Amino acid sequence: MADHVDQVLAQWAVRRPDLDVSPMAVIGRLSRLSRLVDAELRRTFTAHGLDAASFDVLATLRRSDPPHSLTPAELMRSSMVTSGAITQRLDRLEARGLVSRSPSASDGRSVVVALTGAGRDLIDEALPDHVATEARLLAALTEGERDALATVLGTLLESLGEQSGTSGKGEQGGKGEQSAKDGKA
Amino acid sequence: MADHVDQVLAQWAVRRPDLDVSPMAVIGRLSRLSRLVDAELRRTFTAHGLDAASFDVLATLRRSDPPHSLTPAELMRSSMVTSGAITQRLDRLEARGLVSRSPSASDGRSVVVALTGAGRDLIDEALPDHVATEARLLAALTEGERDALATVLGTLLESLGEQSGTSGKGEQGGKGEQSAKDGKA
DNA sequence: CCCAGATGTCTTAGCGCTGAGATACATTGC
DNA sequence: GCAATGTATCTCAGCGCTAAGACATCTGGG
Repeated sequence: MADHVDQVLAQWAVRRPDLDVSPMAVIGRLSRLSRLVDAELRRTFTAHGLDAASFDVLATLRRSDPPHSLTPAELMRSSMVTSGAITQRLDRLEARGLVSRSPSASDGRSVVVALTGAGRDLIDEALPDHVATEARLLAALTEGERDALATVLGTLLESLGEQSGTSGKGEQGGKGEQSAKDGKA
Repeated sequence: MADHVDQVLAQWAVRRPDLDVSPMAVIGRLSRLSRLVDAELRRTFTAHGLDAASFDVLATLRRSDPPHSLTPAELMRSSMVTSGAITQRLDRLEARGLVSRSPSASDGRSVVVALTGAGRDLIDEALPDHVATEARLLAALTEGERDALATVLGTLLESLGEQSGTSGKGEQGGKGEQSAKDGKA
């Protein structure tokens, strides 16, 4: 397997033999693969009139408890983007009638974002295609390789401080108001 | 050890038990990990007055044959961004005196981009920090795990570099344009 | 030689994100 | 009560990228 990253490693070995660039074998491939995967997923989103950012929000709402509503702060934590990005995502989705915003009853600063019927229909229609695309992207791996990959990536995520919010350390306060995590799965 | 992606999987199992969302265990973690890694690498770049895009170009030039020069088209293929992005990256680097552009002697359409002395100094100074950061990001893995990870990611990259769409269900709009261009031969 | 299509570079409009900060409300300690 | 601090949302300028396309130049088949 002489892929692009192997070439890069070979070039560095000549140009900078003093450096141990072996970490690039992992990080470089991770980076390139992520780009390719993103580009491929985007095609599915586009086919359903969506983009990754919109899909992320709709999917996060969809998998939360009925009536599929969360606050912008929760969406922000789930998607790893800034609050400004969430505001703008919601502006776009609201303008299309896919989500609604209403004032929170319990917190005067906050807003409740809910899936509309149209939003739910759209995400429910796009989801099967999305997971099919993901499955196709992984088709080259055996089930054992897939599991091993998921495990190793999980190890790395944990080591980098990715916390699960409602599990692990068990330090959750009563209402545990940190449901949906992660975006673009 | 339940990370965010495990929670997402558990939520989907409740909300959409009809779907097999297991591919998300890999793709979701890949996506999140890539975000975290990018954010971490950016700190090293910033410490050297660079960003990921500039580092990418300088490093690509640095590891090419002396006199460390390539054409924009070659840089484009290596970095997986569009030609417009390369033009703008080069504009920025040229304005800082880190690269130079001169007309190609052999092809009237083309341009030769070369590292300047300042550009070479900067990338040579940033590189050790960069690989050290990468090594630190992987510190949680054993050498065996790192090798296995690199191998599996390589398998995926190759499978996507060759397939690049036009497979799977026929319902999708099957325009296998580009999207999965890898810099390999 | 000439033309049609391929290729290389650059241009521009538009998009989504970040980072900094404004504003309003909530919570805590005293 | 009230000030100090924390939290939630939104605003906005700036940035880098993409998509589409404008040109110029190259290449190969009549």
